[in-house]
Amino acid sequence: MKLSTKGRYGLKAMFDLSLHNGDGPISLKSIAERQKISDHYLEQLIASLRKAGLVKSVRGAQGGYMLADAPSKITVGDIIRILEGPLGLSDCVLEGDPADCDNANYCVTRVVWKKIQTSISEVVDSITLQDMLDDYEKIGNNKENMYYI
Amino acid sequence: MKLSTKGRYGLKAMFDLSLHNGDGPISLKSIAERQKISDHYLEQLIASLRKAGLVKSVRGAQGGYMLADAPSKITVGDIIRILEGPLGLSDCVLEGDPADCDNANYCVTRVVWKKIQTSISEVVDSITLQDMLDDYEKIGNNKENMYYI
DNA sequence: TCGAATTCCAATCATTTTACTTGGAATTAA
DNA sequence: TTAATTCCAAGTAAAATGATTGGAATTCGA
Repeated sequence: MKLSTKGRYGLKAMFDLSLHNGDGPISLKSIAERQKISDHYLEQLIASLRKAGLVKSVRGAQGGYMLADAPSKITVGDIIRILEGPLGLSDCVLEGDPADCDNANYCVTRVVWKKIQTSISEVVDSITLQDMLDDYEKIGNNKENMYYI
Repeated sequence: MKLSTKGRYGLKAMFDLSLHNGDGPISLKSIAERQKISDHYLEQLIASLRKAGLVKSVRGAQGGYMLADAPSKITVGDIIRILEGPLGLSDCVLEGDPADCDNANYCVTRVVWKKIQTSISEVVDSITLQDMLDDYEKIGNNKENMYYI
């Protein structure tokens, strides 16, 4: 029941962008280096985030990526859903387009998956990148003296 | 972020055993038929559950499996942890034996995974097989007229 | 104007995991 | 004694994962 690297790397990358929010475009290469991720792999992840409208890109030299919105407007749920697909531990409770099941109305295991899914959604939708920035400072980091992520 | 069939089939099988609790040993074949699971595959899952002490077995003809404890004593969390391994969306927050990470103390993405994990644990540890039996009746099923699971 | 830095795009690939299947030995009720 | 069952160990095809490879398009700065 683990998240793939997509979700994990993706959140790290988005948090990295949050830390540099307002500094102009941040190159993918620098993110990949700080986060110790293969840059070509991260490229694929950030392409999804861009197509979904969570980040903006600037092409060419000195180009890079920026958050498309304020850190307070982007939730962990937004990011995970783009990279991992709709939440739900079972196809029959997938957000948006749950798989058909003959006896969904009478299925009690489905009730369980639904409860778990609701709980996960509530958590991820309640955490914004701004919350993470706040936590980051509480933990004892700061922008000038980054322990990194 | 989906559960594998292990967890999903396993919970169905355990709920099936709950429905037949007190009826003596239930053959794996009959469980597999009702739940539409490959019986040889289910055998592997139930072997794990048996080794973990969640079910008891009776060998030989008319043998089968039974819950090792009352439905009110077995939680969804017990079952999922056996079949899917320790809970945790990232290795660095795995229950029991989290993977080492240099900067775990300063890692704010880790804080996020931890919150999600705590939330999932609370849900799965709060639901017993007895709760599922109760839900099952509320939904409109009963033992004599089973719509099945 | 040119070249370096960058994003963008498409394909390929090795490894691991998943979801089984196969085959048979051991046990026991009838 | 035989049929029904649990128990055990391997093998396997398909999918997913986590990349790598190669190169085209764009743009800043010298």
